[in-house]
Amino acid sequence: MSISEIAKHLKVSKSTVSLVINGKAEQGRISKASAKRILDYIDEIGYKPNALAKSLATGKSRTIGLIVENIGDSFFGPIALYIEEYLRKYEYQVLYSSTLGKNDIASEVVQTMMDKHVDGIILAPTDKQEFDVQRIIKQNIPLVVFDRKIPEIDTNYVGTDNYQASRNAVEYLIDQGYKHIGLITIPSGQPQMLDRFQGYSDAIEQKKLKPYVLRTSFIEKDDRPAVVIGKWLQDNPQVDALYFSTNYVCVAGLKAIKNLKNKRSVGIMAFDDHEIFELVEPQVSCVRQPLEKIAEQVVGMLVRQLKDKGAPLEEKIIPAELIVRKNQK
Amino acid sequence: MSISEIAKHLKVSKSTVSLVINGKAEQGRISKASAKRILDYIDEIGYKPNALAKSLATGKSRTIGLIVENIGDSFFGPIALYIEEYLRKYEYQVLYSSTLGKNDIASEVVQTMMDKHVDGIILAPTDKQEFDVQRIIKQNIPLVVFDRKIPEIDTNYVGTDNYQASRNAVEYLIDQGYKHIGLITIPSGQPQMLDRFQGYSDAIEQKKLKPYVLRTSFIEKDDRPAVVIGKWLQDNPQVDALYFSTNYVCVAGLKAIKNLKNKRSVGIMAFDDHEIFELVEPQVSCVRQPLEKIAEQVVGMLVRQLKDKGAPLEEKIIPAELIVRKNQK
DNA sequence: TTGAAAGCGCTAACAC
DNA sequence: GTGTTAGCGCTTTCAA
Repeated sequence: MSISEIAKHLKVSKSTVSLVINGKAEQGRISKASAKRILDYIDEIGYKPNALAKSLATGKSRTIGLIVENIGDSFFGPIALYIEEYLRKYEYQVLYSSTLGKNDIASEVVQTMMDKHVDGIILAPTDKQEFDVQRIIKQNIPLVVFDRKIPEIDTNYVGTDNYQASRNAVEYLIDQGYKHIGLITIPSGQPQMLDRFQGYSDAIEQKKLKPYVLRTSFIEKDDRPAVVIGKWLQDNPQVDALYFSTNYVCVAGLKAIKNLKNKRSVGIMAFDDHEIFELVEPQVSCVRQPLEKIAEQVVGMLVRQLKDKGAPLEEKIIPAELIVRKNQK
Repeated sequence: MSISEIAKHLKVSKSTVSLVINGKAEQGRISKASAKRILDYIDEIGYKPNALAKSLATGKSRTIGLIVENIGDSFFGPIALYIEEYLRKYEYQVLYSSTLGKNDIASEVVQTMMDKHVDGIILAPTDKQEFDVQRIIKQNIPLVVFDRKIPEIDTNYVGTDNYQASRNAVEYLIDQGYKHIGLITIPSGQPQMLDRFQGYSDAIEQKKLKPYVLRTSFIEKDDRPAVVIGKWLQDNPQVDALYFSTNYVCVAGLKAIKNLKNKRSVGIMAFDDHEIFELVEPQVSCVRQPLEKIAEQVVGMLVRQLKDKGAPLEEKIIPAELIVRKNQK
């Protein structure tokens, strides 16, 4: 059932119906009588406008593209939930995609979203997404980048101060008396990972400690990282504390520790929290990024851009908390 | 840049351009020469068709609506990821929504998706979504329901045999010698929860054991369930094993056990797996639903309906595995 | 081998 | 107060 059929049935014009439907009866100076007839009829037949046609006509789709690395993980999943909730308040829906860190998927996804004319894009970019971002910007589509900043390109951005949070975390371990603190991370050029690494390095260096670093590539659903970490731990028996650059690496690390032949006690700290961390023994301290607050800022920023495409770019660094749990010396 | 502008520029008609773009040059009997000119020009200016306009014209949006309870949780998050991956193979994108179990949100979401003319819907329904489902069916939109079946309505369905899996799990505990097995669950009328409950009851009854049941409502980000469970455990000191009707309730239970003043050893079993379960002490055994397989079946079923709307309804019950971990007697 | 034209369902400027 | 009309960008039938 379409607007023309309604018009025909009621013997009025399409525009009259359209105005009434969109609550513009007043300003379109439609008589109360007509308005009521139309509303009643709409109600009776349960008419719902075709959002596609509306979007085509108005150029607005009330859909936001959300692109993350992995919607199934414990960082992006909850973030996605919060983002959706905040966007719902503004009557936007979410078209989502997980890139799994792959650039080809990421590019394709950005393109498809642009083809579908999303009104805005929220992006946690992969390593090399400069080109896609340029395209989004060129099309003048409101964009908010979060979690990872894109070097060399100015965009709206919401993130954490990875360097400082990381440095604080490591300094905390040092203050607790740990002398041989290992960093376990992934081989990634992502800026936030580099910052976390740098925070570790600087903290260690300043106290004239020796750095111990393991980089192990991480493929989901694979036990290899745990094995690699286990071996590395055996090879480095002096290491007395571990700092993991992200939570899922830490989970692998916990498995490794659990399977260790020669049990030993190490301090553990991770970047990003995880449900698990307060339930394992020893508990895991961590740097926690406030997920809901991140989502709130992201949506707020996007909505501002949506309202006014000329709005100045914003950047919001949200402080991370150090969550100390009782696994320390 | 639109198809008409291209046509004008190349002095051909819109239809010629359209045919070429859609790879129908052959069947539209466009000369190789024209086809090449068009393709070259398209390439040169980087033309991308407006998917919205295309959808309006064809009635297909290449978008699937995915409606779950909570995309941030450890069941639906990974499922969503897999569903997206499988759908990508068929060039569908995903419009998602979390209902948080609320019927009003769920209904609204279904409506919005229908307004946007999604080509199909994948739904993990809330308690009372009969009406929405009727609407979807009436519109003849391909639908696959998963995780929870809707009583009284025939639909495509993918799920687990909750009753049998649950019964097996409890019988396993009994075989291990546990005599006082408590069920901790949520007060929910969802069919899958009722089935799990029934599986427990029947197993217990058949062995003439005494049932111990705690129902505690579960609101995310709230420690109350853990407190309630803790208290219940103290009040029921004879309970020597616990069966949790779902994984997040079990996580709350683990917290409760951890905080117990009088430490005691209980066997633990949960419905649904969780990363955490092999890392805590004692480890948690569980009934595991194979997430990837579920996603695969869901998408397969949907694609079949998409291809042929007259295809007969299907129902696929995927067996769950009993994962035994070393926490048992 | 190609073009013209109608149509998908809606909006919005303008005319009456 | 209300209707006409011209789009939005694409597909598809039919005629040439």
